[in-house]
Amino acid sequence: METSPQVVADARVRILDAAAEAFMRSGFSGTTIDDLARDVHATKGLVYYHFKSKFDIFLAVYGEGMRRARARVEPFAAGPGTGRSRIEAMSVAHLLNVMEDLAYHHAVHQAVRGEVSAGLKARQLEALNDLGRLRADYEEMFRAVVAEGIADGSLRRVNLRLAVRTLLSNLNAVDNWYRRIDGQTADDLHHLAVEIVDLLIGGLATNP
Amino acid sequence: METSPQVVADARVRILDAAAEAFMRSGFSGTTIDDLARDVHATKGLVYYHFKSKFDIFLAVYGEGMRRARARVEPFAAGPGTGRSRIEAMSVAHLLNVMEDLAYHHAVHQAVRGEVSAGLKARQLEALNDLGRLRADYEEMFRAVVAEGIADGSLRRVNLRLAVRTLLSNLNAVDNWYRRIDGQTADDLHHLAVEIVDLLIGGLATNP
DNA sequence: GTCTATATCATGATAGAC
DNA sequence: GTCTATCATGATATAGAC
Repeated sequence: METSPQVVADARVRILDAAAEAFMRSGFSGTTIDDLARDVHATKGLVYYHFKSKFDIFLAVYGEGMRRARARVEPFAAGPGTGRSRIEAMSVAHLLNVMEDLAYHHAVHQAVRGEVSAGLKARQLEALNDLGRLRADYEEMFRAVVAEGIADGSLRRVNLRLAVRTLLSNLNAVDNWYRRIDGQTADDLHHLAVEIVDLLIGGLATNP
Repeated sequence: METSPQVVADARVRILDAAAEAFMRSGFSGTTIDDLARDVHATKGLVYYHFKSKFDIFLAVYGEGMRRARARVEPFAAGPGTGRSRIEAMSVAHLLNVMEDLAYHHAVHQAVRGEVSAGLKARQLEALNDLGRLRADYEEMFRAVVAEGIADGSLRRVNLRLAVRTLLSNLNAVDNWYRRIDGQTADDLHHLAVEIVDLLIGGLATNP
């Protein structure tokens, strides 16, 4: 094991985890490199050994967040069942990802809101746009399933773009109030996710 | 008109408007006093003449945002009709407020997400908590109406806290993607708001 | 009321020792 | 790989002239 890549990856990952948490707590601008260094019990030098700049750290967190969400949700998009049952399964999976990878998800959400794009170099903007395309693909995946749901009669004949944008915004909004509670089991999370999706897909009203 | 209070208010308001926009564009930490000064075609000196600190500006924006939302929505809470029709009217009013006062709303939303509370003095934290209570009252107003809707049978028997938190999160999430379009009439806005509320209250499914 | 300094400090980033 | 300086910049906030 020449120069032990295991340990390298370890420090990198620890920095990424700390960054995701810090970005969620204080936002991108509000987070300092010293914060990250302190959180991993090291100094700035280490951080800058592993990453070129603060923004590069953000890109890495964003990319990792997208990768995890996609890996979790994609299987349900192609699965069997009506459009409705599949969009429900995808929504639950998305919510579970939000809740379990809260900090990473929050970074993606921050980027989508565009809170980070101040004063970037060309190379960085390009990288951000690449990730933005991944995000657009993700949304397209939801649109396709909702369209099939409308076609097979399991979903209402709604404005497709607006409905999916609303649905995803709503799923993401959970990161505004959800915080991990100690002793919460995987079952508890699943139940909560199902309850929220039921509110979104089924609606609040008794007679719609 | 001794020392013309009109002009004083004017500069103050212009700074607040600029701050709301800047906070939305770049976040709290990402906004500098020089940004605000430039936006109102003045210098730092003016800004610090009207406000003690950057955080005090944020508090003023937050407070103004809450005041406007409340003024707009409260009349519908006490109005006639079923719980469902009233919560729909409140939701539409809330959405119209979000869309028309986007920047001010965004500041409130930022505060709710807690992106601003880093390293505050006791006096400032107290002021923030005061506004947080206003915000909690606002949410309580929604809970009361949904409870009545469940009682009168116009709304499903849902988890009250979760349903209202979800509803409000979802209404607020609109500020993530909505941007004012030139030539958009009041009617257009109203139609969009109704469509979104219909998705939230009525749900996506055909047979819930 | 508004502007022009200026003090003070924090932060992103680099260089080089170990 | 990690740490210890250190630099350069830019930001909050203040003091005082006009």
